[in-house]
Amino acid sequence: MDERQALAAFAALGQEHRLRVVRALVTAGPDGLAAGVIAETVGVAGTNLSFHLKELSHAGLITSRREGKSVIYSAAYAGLSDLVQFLMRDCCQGHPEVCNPAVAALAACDCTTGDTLHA
Amino acid sequence: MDERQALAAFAALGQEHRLRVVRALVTAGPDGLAAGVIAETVGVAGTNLSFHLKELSHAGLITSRREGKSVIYSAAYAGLSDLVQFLMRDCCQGHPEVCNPAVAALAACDCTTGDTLHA
DNA sequence: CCTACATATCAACTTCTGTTGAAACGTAGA
DNA sequence: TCTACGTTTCAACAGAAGTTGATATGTAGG
Repeated sequence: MDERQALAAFAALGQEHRLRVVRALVTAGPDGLAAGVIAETVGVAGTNLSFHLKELSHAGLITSRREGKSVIYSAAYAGLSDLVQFLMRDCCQGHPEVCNPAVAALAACDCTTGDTLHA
Repeated sequence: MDERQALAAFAALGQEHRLRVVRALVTAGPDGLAAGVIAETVGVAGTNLSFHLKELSHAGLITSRREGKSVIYSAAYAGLSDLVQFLMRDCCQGHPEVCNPAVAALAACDCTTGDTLHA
């Protein structure tokens, strides 16, 4: 991920409605959510939501697929990971003390063991 | 870190000049950089830089201290870590497959060992 | 105290971003 | 094919964000 992409991703996440969309989609998991459901969840008019979804999609943070009449959106896990990696890369330029709290955060997350409470 | 703070941080990072400021400060390390030096590095007029520095400071991503005539800015490592933790928290809501690439990214970074090539 | 230097504040302007309503597109069922 | 439904596109508007130049604040040295 280059600066241009990271910039787009950060800008996308720096907007209330879009951040909520991403959180909703990440929570929803790989199955994703229909545009209408997202609109209801986030509390945004359909017309407006479409604008934000396009922006998030362009930033590589979400993906979409059509299913019948509905369009299903889901989180682009790879894009999110790339963004984290971009932050990590910045943080590690000679200063491990920055990364250590992040490591601790990951350690506290069950993901590191692959044995989550939720799965 | 709550949504409001994360929003401010993401919005701050979603701006070309501010992202460069943060990268420059993280690279510079705890010693930080004088405002004038940052202006020269990033290529922004002093007046304008002051605006961006205030925004970054308000977002909790940088801190400042006065040293003689100069004001020295440095990266707020805690703030950056909190942001990573916020992303991690979102990613881990029942879906470890999102976090795993991030874990891999950290593993590739020398920070995890505390024995960096740079230190 | 006066000057020079570094940075911050202010007001004005410009540009971009987000929102809205109307209309178009694509899909499924009668 | 006609209608209903879900979603997207378009044009217009309102408001926010970034830039700029002039001015003010604070600090060090003569």
